[in-house]
Amino acid sequence: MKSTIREVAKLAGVSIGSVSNVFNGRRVRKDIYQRVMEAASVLEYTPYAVARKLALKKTKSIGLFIPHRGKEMFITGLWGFLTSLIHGIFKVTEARDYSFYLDFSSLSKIKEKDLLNKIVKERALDGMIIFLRCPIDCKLVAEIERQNFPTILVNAGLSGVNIPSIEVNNFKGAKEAIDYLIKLGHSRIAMITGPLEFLDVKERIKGYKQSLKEHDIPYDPELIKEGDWVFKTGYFHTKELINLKKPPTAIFCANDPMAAGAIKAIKEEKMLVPEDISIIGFDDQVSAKMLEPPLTTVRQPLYQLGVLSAKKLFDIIDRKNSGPTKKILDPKLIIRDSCTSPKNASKRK
Amino acid sequence: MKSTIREVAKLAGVSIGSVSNVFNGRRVRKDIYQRVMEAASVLEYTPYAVARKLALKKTKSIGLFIPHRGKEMFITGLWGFLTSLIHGIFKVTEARDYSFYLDFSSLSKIKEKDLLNKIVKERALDGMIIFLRCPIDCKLVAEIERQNFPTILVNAGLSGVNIPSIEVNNFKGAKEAIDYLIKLGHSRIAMITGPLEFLDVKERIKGYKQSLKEHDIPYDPELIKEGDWVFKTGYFHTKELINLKKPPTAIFCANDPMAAGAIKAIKEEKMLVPEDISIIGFDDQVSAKMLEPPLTTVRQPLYQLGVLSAKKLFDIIDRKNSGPTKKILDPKLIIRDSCTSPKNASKRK
DNA sequence: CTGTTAGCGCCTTCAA
DNA sequence: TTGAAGGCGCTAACAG
Repeated sequence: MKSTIREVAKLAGVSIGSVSNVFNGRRVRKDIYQRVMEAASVLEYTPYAVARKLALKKTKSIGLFIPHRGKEMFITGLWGFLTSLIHGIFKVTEARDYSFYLDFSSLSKIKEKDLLNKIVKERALDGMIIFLRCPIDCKLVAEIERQNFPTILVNAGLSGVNIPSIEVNNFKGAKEAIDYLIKLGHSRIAMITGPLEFLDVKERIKGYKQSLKEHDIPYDPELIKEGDWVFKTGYFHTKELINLKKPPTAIFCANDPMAAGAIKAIKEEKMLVPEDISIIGFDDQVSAKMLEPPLTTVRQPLYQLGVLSAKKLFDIIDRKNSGPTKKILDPKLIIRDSCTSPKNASKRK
Repeated sequence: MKSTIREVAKLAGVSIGSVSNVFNGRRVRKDIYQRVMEAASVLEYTPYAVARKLALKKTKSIGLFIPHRGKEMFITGLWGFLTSLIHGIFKVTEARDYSFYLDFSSLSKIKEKDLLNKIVKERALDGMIIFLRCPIDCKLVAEIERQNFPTILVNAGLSGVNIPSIEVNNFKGAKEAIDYLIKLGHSRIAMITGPLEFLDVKERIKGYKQSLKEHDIPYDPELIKEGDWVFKTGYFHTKELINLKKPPTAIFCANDPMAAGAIKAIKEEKMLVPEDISIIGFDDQVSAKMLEPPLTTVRQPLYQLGVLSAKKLFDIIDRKNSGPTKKILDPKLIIRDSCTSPKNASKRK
């Protein structure tokens, strides 16, 4: 349990170097190998990871940072959303025999303790992936860049930064959703967004507006509601939307839980989804297909995002040429049963 | 970035020891403190975490292991279930400035690579929490015990083990669910279980049977279906259940996604929940309240489980007396709208 | 191939 | 208090 390489060497009657060779899979004389293994077994020797790290100056571990603004992280089921991302990252790290650290500190804490910066400088990790949804202190990013610490920015949507990043095309996802709705004949389309400071939310709103514009549908600010990702909010905003003088015939929700809330609100008003109001979500969380009706939604390629970002990170750690420094993944519209043509389906461009 | 304590000492014109003292918050002469801080700032010095770990023989990190059997981990939304557990653990580790390491290796891989054992011996972590739902190799557990490595077993349901453990009373949770259904007047109650080798599943089945027994309701094996946690399975099993000659008036599902599947199946058959068939779930995942109707379910105190297990782990790491070695938490029945009395509510004990 | 030795960067005695 | 020196356990370079 607490034996060292020295003791093993002594018991086996060989040098420390030979023991090290054996445990690092280098070619060793057979009898020496035998004796070392035997001694190690007797002493229950296992190399001490930390010491090895010090000698190697490698930690064989990477971290995933998910800075957040407040309490929303766990409350909103944001996790459901992250599942696949983490899965993807884990698959890659596992294959490389790396450890995987997770950190969900709040943005304020990160700033306060200069958390990331500390990690970068303490070199406790070989690299890190930062999943960013709301703007982060630019100084921090600049510092990371300057330190030249292997880092991947996921979903950051930052421009003018040289840190490799990988994102989902939120603009395109939203635009396709609205295009689809318009093709079905809708022209009065509402949107329940996420918090406006989220970078992906901004993109989705842009996509929404762009689609309207391309189809010559006027933009009506009355139809935009700022949400906060949670079920309840989708519910209440939908109630308000329904009670508008000119209610929408379709609602685009910036994530699935809010879409679930929307569906509930509509049903409560004795209306039908999709016959009276079509609903479209975003993410394609596991719950999307459990809804009634099954939710049409924009699927984010989260697993792939995880895999690609981890691979890219290892490329950097290995100092391979890492290809383009920015990659953008396309989301995909998953059509289920929550959308149809509006009742008075007159309009079609 | 790559400066060492030695360089700082030299630049500041003090000894290495003094620099160390400054960085460890020990009392130091003011002018020395000043000079050290200044030199450190100039050189951008930050203590190197790995070296410190080696000297201290502490890693300041703990791990959460979630061994699983195959692919179910990410596919089934098991994660939705783990969210709160992880949240609880993270809260505690964060407060202690510890890192939090995550591992989802499959059981077979753990065995093959002797993963846990390796971690224990390599001392790459100060302690670990193992979330166990299916039986693990007893040798492994015995080894952990022998090594005396700080470990908490969560949900293991192992007996005859001295490793501190903390569990949810699955038996009681299931029993209360069935008691509730029986009180509503049901006597023909089906159960869709999880995989039978899961320890918590066994307990839930026991609770189910016990409740029936206490109310003199005969146990009918036809009403028990082995599920696998996923939506689809709940759906298909429910279809079968409905088509029995004597269909159940209530179905107890071992988790919420299967309950969602059950609800869907029932609706498809033009029947109503809860009027025709009552549904009760387990877990109280975020999706439970999004269902139509909102799901009555047994809430697991997962957040608390996370907090308590992490606290207990730190007690052990700190060598505090750690109180009782086994703790059992009670789940709680959350009554929403998916259960009611059966139509011909004649029976009541 | 094997054994020796000098670090890796920090912390902690022990004298002074 | 401070400074010097000896580890912590391992790897890697080098000489044999």
